[in-house]
Amino acid sequence: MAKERIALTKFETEVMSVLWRLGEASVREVQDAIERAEPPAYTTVQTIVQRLEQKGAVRRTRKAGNALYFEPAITRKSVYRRLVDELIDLIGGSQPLVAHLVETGKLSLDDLKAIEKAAKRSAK
Amino acid sequence: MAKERIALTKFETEVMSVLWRLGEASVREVQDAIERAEPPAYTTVQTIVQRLEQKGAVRRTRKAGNALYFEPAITRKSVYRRLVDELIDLIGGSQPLVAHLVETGKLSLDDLKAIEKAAKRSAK
DNA sequence: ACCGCGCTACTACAACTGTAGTATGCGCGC
DNA sequence: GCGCGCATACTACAGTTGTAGTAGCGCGGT
Repeated sequence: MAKERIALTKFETEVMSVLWRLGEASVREVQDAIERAEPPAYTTVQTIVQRLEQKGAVRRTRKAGNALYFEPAITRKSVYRRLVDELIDLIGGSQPLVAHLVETGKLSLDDLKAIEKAAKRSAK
Repeated sequence: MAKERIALTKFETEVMSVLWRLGEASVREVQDAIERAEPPAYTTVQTIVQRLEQKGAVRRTRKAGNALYFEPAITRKSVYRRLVDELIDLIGGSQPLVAHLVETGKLSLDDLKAIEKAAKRSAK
């Protein structure tokens, strides 16, 4: 399987989000950056980062003192594509998904218009 | 936790989709209705249905011969809300989600307009 | 009443996911 | 050079999720 199709767990995706935002980070920095009411233990985050490395989703960049630094080896877009595709499969289409967003107030008419404008610009 | 907030696994959601579509079904009917290249065993589906019953997501309606019949005890909308909420949390907002749909061609401008119209109608 | 078929209840397991400890080693400061 | 602190590598476990078998029961047909 190509790297772009890597399946990530929820926690792995959370860790990737931190790395996409910071560009590169150590395990300790990832742990500190995770926004949770109760942060996971250092070794919990370390296990997840190592699994991501084994999956080819991150790679080591450098060492500072004893700490290893990691950076993403896959793109946010590729991970999001897979997540969204799976949700669409489960829900039965993208229209039901967006209609649901509008119905529940998670997406306003103004949001829709903004996206429409952006889409038109890209199509040109 | 109220029933409306029940967390379902992927396979459980698949089974619920069948029940929402059929209204009510036996384990065998659910198994037959699951569209997979390789259908799961009867006892696999039975386990999932029993777990859904334990979660309060389905309930028994009647018996025909030896077969028990089940119907949904939660709404499609409530399950979808949870799934979408979780994805939005992971992705960081609904705008990135919809923009992603448009970028990847899963949602066209026409689709957007149709949803906009429907949203306007509901707002009146 | 009996038999066969199909269903349920019960049981168990493998892989996954998140959890987190401990021993050891490395790097930094004194 | 040594000691301390922090990091890594390694290890292990609990609960979840999907998988699916078997014994026994009940229903329907003869």
